Amino acid sequence: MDSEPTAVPKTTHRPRLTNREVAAIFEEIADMLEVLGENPYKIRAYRNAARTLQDLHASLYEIHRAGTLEELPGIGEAISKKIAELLETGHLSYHQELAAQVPKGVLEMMRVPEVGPKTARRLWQELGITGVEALEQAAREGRIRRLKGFGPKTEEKILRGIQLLAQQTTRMPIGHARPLALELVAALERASGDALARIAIAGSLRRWKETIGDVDLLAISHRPAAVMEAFCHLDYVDEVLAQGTTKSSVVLHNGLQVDLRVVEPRHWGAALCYFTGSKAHNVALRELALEQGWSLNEYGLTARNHPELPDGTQRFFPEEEALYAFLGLDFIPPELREARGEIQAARAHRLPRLIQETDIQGELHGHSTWSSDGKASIPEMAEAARARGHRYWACTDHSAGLGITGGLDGDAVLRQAQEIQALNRRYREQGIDFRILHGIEVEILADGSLGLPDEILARLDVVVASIHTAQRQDPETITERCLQAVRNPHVDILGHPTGRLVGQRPPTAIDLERVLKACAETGTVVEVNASPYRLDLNDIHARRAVELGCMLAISCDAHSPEGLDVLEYGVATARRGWVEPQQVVNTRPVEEMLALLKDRSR
DNA sequence: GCCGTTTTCGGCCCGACTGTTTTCAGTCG
Repeated sequence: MDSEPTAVPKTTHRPRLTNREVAAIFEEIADMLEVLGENPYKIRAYRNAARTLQDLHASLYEIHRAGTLEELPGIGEAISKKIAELLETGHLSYHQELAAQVPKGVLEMMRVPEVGPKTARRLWQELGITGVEALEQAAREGRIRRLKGFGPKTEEKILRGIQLLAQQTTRMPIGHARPLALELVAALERASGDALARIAIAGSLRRWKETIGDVDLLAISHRPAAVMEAFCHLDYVDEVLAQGTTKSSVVLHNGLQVDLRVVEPRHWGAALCYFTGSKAHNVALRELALEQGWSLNEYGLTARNHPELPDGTQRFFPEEEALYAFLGLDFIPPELREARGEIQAARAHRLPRLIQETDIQGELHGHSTWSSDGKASIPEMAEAARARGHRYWACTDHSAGLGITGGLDGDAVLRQAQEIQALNRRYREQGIDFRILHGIEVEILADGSLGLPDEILARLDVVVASIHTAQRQDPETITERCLQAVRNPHVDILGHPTGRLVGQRPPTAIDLERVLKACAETGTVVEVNASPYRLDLNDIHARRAVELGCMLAISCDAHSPEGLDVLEYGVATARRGWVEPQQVVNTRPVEEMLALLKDRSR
């Protein structure tokens, strides 16, 4: 065990823990307590705390310094002390005590589907298995069936679980999962014929989460068995995990798990709500129902200790809206159902008026063949944008300073201006209300200077500044680099601020809080990049940005006409961030939008 | 371990499917 001095000098260089890392430690405490068979409510308390920490946008260190840890939901006296210990010393004695009791490999075993805490504990204590590899060997050798209550089927299930674990290491980006799910629904509709009366995608996909663990489908059928049969025999299906009369689970060839649930029409509202989640939202909703004397499940409400009605009285809801209304809530859009204050807001009739795709009037970040990564010409891109009902499209090709894409230098920018002027002239002559804006995606170079001189930037309608190189700089350097760009009066929009790629590349080390504050001060608009592989800012950051007074731009960053189709992902991310249309510059008509971009005094 | 417009103590969300069971525990969502 480490022996740290009690008073740690300020000069000690211990890497600061991220909120996510702190959350992971509490999550692990919950796992260990579970294996040890602790009080389930205590375990839940640790999990709730971990979730709160993970969703936090402000720095835990700042909150600790302000002494307001206990004000966070699910963080009380005991856990706030543990957080403080962790932040101040870099370790947590309680965590270490537990870790000394539970081998790490036992926690790994719990990651195998079908192996929960009870199973892991018995395998460990009765068979001495402390790792996934040993578990696989024991299953193959038929040693697990010697345990009471375990049989050959359990061994098969464990082996299959280990296989699944190896395949599905990460969640799938929504950009992969959503098209696939839509395809699957269409296939199921064809295969089920008239047995299928109604079907909807639920789960995290309906909430537009950036990554998807599995796909949840909900259906209405008067012949559920036929639908289940059709579902389990779809071409996409690799393996059937479970097939019941109302619920089945399958794994597709690409490793994605899909669950299908069939209900009666009168249960639809409660069932859709239940299967949309999130789990935390459902728990909060159930607690609210209980306060009013109702127990909520996926079928509806059942009176329990109701002041006026006998226990067992039931209420059903053919649509979700009716269920929320019955509980005294405004309808909560699926994107908000993450237990981030939406229930209190719905109760107080203070839910945001969320932005919609139809609010978007134009695009502020797009590419053409002028830089070598573009796939279509400026007129082709403009026409594609116009076909989608947009009133303007900004051509913002890469600037010099980004070698790989052959970025534009000053001369190229001036030549490009002539082409754009000519195209706009043609639109005017034809009486078409559409405008191509001339912009640039200027590279923020490693030293914080920009890839083009100010006198060039000054001539442009839209300047998006982004980082594509030297992304591994330390926090101070890369933050200063961004701040310098944001403070340049010619920079209108900060493009994909964190540089992360969903599931592939972590965000850069920038201190986003500082950068967002600077954007709010300088009137620099912050991008929500709509590419489902970026979604940058993400939902939580977008919410923080508007809290801090930033304006946002939702941008497809399209490199081809089809690239404009990702707008829905960007809008959904903004909706998950509680963003309203007036907080997004590209919901405005072109002149008003340009005035906002150029206004540095907000 | 957290929490409170009934509560500072006594609650804390609910059901389907599976395997190995003669009635249920474990896991999952």
